[in-house]
Amino acid sequence: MAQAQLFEEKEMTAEPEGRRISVLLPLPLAGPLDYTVPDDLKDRLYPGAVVEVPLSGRKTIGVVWAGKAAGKKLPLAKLKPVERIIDVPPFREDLMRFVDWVSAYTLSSQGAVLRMCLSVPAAFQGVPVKRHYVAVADVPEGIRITPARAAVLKVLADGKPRMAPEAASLAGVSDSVVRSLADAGALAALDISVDLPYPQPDMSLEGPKLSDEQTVAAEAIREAVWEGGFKPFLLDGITGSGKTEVYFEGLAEALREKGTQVLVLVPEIALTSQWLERFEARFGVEPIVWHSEIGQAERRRAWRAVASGDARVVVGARSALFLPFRNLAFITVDEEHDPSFKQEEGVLYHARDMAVVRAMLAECPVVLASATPSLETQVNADEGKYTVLKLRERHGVAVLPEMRAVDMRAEPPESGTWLSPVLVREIEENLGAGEQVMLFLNRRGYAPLTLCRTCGHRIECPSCSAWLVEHRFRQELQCHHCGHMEPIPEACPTCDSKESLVACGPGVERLFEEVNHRFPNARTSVMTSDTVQSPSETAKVVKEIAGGHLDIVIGTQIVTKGYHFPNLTLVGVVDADLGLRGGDLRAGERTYQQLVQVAGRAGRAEKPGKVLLQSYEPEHPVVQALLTGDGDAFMAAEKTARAQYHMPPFGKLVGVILSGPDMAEVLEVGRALAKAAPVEHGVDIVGPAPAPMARIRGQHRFRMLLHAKKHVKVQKLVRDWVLSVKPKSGVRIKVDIDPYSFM
DNA sequence: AGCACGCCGACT
DNA sequence: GTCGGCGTGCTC
Repeated sequence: MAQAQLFEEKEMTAEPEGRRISVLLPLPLAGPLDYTVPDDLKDRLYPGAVVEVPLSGRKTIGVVWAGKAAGKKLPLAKLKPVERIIDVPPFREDLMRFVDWVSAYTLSSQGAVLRMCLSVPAAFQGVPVKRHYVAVADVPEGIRITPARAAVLKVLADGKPRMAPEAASLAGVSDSVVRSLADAGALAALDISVDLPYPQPDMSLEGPKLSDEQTVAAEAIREAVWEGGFKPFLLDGITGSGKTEVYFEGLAEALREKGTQVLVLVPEIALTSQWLERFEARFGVEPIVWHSEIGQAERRRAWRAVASGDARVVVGARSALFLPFRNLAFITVDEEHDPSFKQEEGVLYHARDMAVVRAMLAECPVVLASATPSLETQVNADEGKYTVLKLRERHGVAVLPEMRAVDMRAEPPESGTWLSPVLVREIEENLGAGEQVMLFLNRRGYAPLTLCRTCGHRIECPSCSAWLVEHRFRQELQCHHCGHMEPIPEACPTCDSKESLVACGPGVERLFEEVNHRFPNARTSVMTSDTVQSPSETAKVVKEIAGGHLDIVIGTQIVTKGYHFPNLTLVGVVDADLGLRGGDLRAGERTYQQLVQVAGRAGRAEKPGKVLLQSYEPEHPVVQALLTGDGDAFMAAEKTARAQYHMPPFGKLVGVILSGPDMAEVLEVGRALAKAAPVEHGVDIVGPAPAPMARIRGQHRFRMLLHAKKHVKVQKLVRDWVLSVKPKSGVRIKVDIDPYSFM
């Protein structure tokens, strides 16, 4: 209905001598381009249609866009005709409006946003097929039936088509046997589409028994889903309180209606095997998983199934927001506070915020779930924009862990070690009781700095202003900003002194060394993005821990993500102050959230947990908040401070990052921008200043920051401002609305 | 994003 | 004398 209306509006503006339509292409152009409508397509080219169009000699996929063409119209005679319509369901109006909305908000081109919707080239090509084999009724004469061949024929005798490797492994032979049989005509080859339908969730399954407060929350969500329409919730539940079960009930309610779809957004690496198992237990099927690592064929299958409506449940990282849902009925953003929801490359958007926008445009409820809601979300809740659902009890018998700070000034570790005597004693006791320990240190590698004792030289990355991090397991130095790697030198590169280089500071690998030295009998493992590189590897380690095959786990933030280890009763935070250094706007909030998540790993079953926070500043509000358990007071103080200085969400920030290979040129553009800065009440602009990471991948970087009162329309202001300076080749200007990283 | 057009080094 | 480096500029 809505699409028919759009179509008619378009008709009215159409020119008499022929028809012109706008097509948005997934390219960073200023706006849609115009094309003519060939006669044979004229009845099917309404807004939303996915089309192939010519573009400077090649062909490109685009989407017919509604709305008036921006800027000057090219004469009709100069336009090229649309080539063909792609055989996929048209974009829905809500998705097109979402693309326009994100584009206007982030100051990215519509095309750049559309690109995120069309990130699946394979989805628009012919149907990919895979070759399967079946036994034929009569094996032709003259074929030698060897034992291997007989085994294959026996396997395929049931008439079910199988691919060569599968048939071969069932028969216990090599797949060349299968292929030679097929070549000889003893097997029929079938090409079967890879676009298999997904198994549908089983709605007859019952959820687990919910506690009273879980029931209240689940009911509120169910009701909103049942009523339909946009309604945002904050599901604020302490770690272990069973948030997942609650929003699962929302999913279940939404799926009860025919043809509806639901989306669960999760942080980049949080798609744990444990989460997937819980999902499968509740819905009887695996969800459709969407993230950057999904392969071509599976991406195509998922994208098309989402577009057709066949995919009912999608769980994915932030990019899943741009999937072409046919009938989106419910969105959940799990761990909504997680910083990885902010996209820091290309189109700079915050997936949590955009999820709320998507829900608004799709007119469906959205649940933001977290044990430690972001300050932004809390303020929205305070202002009554979000309905708050609280879970204050830990599920089952588990109680919150006991928290203690270790004052590292009073009880320092021995020189060259990082575990204080108190923590060492606690680990000993814990191991003695046969329970598990987790040590958290958010630093990959062995040591963050390699220093020459003779001349003071620090080994730096050749193309970034950053120290190289020693990775002793792999025997190399690595830059964590550009990936540059080099061998660990034997002598100082500057003064050539031998055996003068020393590793400074701890990383998880160094901690591993210390733990092995102190507890040689404990089974210890390191879990970082270096040691577990795929979901299956992660699942393996998680199983090892959960199964009691490990005593001590040392990990970076990867271990903070929603795992449940019943026998883990001691968590040691090696450096609770680490995240507070550098002090950007959200350093305190982020550190608090992260440490609550880590602490939440302790004592999740019958045995009570204990958390030790090693800190050189235990009187810091973040540490105090963790000790007293009074996160509300801490966040209230943060809110007051932010409100006082008109910081987000009580004011607005826009980062402008200038980069290029020539520092002088970059700075010159920065000065021009500063000169052209708008003078307006309630708006301040600082910079250009060298970025904290002044050079990345050989690009010199300067930052400017616009700070505005809440009522200011920053998008228009910034667009006019940036467009007012003449662009210079070799200097890139990137605008970051609501920046989270200030590097 | 591609892909062409356009001015300066090592090759048939 | 050409082949080709990737810098800048356009694509309806």
